[in-house]
Amino acid sequence: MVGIEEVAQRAGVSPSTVSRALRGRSGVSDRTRQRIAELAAELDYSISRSASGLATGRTFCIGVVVPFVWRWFFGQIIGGAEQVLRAAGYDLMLYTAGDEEARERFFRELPVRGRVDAVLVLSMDLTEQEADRLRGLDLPLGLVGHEAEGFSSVHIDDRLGTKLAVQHLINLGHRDIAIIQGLEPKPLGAIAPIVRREAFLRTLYDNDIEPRPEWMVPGEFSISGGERAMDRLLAESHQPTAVFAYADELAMGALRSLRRHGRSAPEHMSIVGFDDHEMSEYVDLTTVAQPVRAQGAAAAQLLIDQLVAGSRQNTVVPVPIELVVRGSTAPPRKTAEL
Amino acid sequence: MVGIEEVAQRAGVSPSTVSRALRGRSGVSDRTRQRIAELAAELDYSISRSASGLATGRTFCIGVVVPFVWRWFFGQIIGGAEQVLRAAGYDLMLYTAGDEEARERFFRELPVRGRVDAVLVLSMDLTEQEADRLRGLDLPLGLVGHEAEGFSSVHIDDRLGTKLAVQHLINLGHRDIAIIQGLEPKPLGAIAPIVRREAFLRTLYDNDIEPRPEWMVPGEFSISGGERAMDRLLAESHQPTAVFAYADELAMGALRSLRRHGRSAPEHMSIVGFDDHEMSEYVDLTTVAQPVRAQGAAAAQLLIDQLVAGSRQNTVVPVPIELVVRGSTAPPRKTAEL
DNA sequence: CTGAAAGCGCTAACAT
DNA sequence: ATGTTAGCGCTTTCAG
Repeated sequence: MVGIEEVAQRAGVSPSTVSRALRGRSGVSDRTRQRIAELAAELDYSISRSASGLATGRTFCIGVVVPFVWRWFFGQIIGGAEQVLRAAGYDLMLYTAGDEEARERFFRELPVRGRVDAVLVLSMDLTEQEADRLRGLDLPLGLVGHEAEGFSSVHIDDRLGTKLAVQHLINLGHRDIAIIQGLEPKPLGAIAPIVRREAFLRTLYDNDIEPRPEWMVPGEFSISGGERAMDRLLAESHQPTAVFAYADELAMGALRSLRRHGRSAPEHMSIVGFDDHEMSEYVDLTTVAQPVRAQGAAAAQLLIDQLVAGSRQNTVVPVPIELVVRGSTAPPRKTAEL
Repeated sequence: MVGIEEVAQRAGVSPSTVSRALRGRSGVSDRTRQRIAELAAELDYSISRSASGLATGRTFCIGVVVPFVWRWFFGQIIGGAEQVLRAAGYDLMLYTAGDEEARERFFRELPVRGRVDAVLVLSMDLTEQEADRLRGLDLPLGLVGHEAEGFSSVHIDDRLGTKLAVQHLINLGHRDIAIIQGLEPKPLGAIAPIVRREAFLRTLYDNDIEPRPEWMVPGEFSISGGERAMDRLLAESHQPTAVFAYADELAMGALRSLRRHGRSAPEHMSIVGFDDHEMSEYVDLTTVAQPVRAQGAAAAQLLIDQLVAGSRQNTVVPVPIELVVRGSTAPPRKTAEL
């Protein structure tokens, strides 16, 4: 492992000059800089991040915290963020805090501390205590999914999205509407489930519809979670004519359950999801579309901007959404028709 | 940011003792160790990774290189690896090298150098030159997907998997069989596409079936890639009765194309995929199932083992696969029936 | 434009 | 069982 000293010797200059040259600092003649660059490449020199980090306090590394890596939504966001970070010369440290234990541990030990120059939190509903812990890091902080004091953020309007979806069902004539809530077994994870649940209720109230508790079923955030949720709905004596699912993956599970029970959407039940998953078009699911990769990229960019400017000016970027009407929603049939 | 010195002073001991105590080294009395631990927690002390790394040469960080984060398959593998790494006290640095430029840059700059204690490469077909570059790091190296000199690896038998899939079609009576190859536009990415392609041809030959070049279509690794591939097959004058798709996501795209053309599987065409994606059951796709998360976890464990043992003993772990027959494959109908 | 020297916060080898 | 000392490899004043 060749160090800066060796490059310096071969170039006949001091380590300081090599350091300056390689990092593009001023105060090095073009000829010297050129020579050093060539020599460094030739010797396959690479800086020791530890040493550089120790000397400067900067790691050129960003911590990204997600509840899961293995959901489509997060893969997309991480991908978007990675691209921006890489382009800016930053590496990405991935932390998952999906279950209670991992999460508690993450915020207690704060493994990012001293390892990263900024932290990006993806779609996690931080408790005030957790947010405080992060603020204590005194680093640029980013958030995708909602807003929080001390964080730059990128987010859609979950309330509006939910309203678009539910009002669409109501406009089609549905009044017996269920929700698959996407709440984790424990109150972990995203804040979106809570917001969407409230907006669901609000939209119902605004249309003089009384919600039914038995039609508000939780669904673990996965396809099979949606499936189980729909199983429960179908086990009810009185059944809804439409379902709003917290996320497309839950909606797909619901479709699967429906089919397993010999029914289908929208004939027996209308279903609307949220996200516009890449499979949603295939299964012909009506949904609320949001740009996903782009949100990851935008959030990463906000962090990079702060890092480059050396400022701590937080910014909030609203992201547009859109109702995409496909074949899984239709007016309710009268019971007699079925 | 409180450092080791402050903890030492408050505890009335030297920094070395604090260092020893906190890292569980022997040579510290239980009482002292206890006191130091409490103090460290109280002061919310956290070690400077840079300083520690500089002094020891160890980063407690593992580099994971993937072609994409946003594909189901990689999300799963990364998730599996992350869990094992975290449990062992290692952080995960994520590098994506999906396109030619990113890949070239990754192997040229080798950003992992000096940043990680080991490197895990997921499902990428490394050129000899790339592998050499990694070997030059002199770190434990892991590989998921195939074997390579100097790497510990975890992989399925792609040849066997392909044979299971194709032979299944042949056993059903198909002889006009196409393949959606999953080769990238450029010959980048996984080695699996090449192996599966060869195994596909071999199986055909073994059954005295002559492959047709126009039935070997490339498909970019995504659902829409599979869709376009099937579009091309359907544009041929003479069409196959069955298709083997390199991956389930390609197969799903193929199904989508089929449906868009007013046809369906297995009535007009049988389709078999590879991976057993979580959606595959829903779309009733016959496929070759492989454990995905488990492979990521196993590979990570091999690396951890080496790190713990301080050895460089590479291990190869074979992973079982299984043909899962679902509704997308059936005997070919005679043309007249259609 | 370049060099010398001090030090970032920790660990390891060597005392005691 | 604990303290002392000397770096790890870079960056950054401060001189020249």
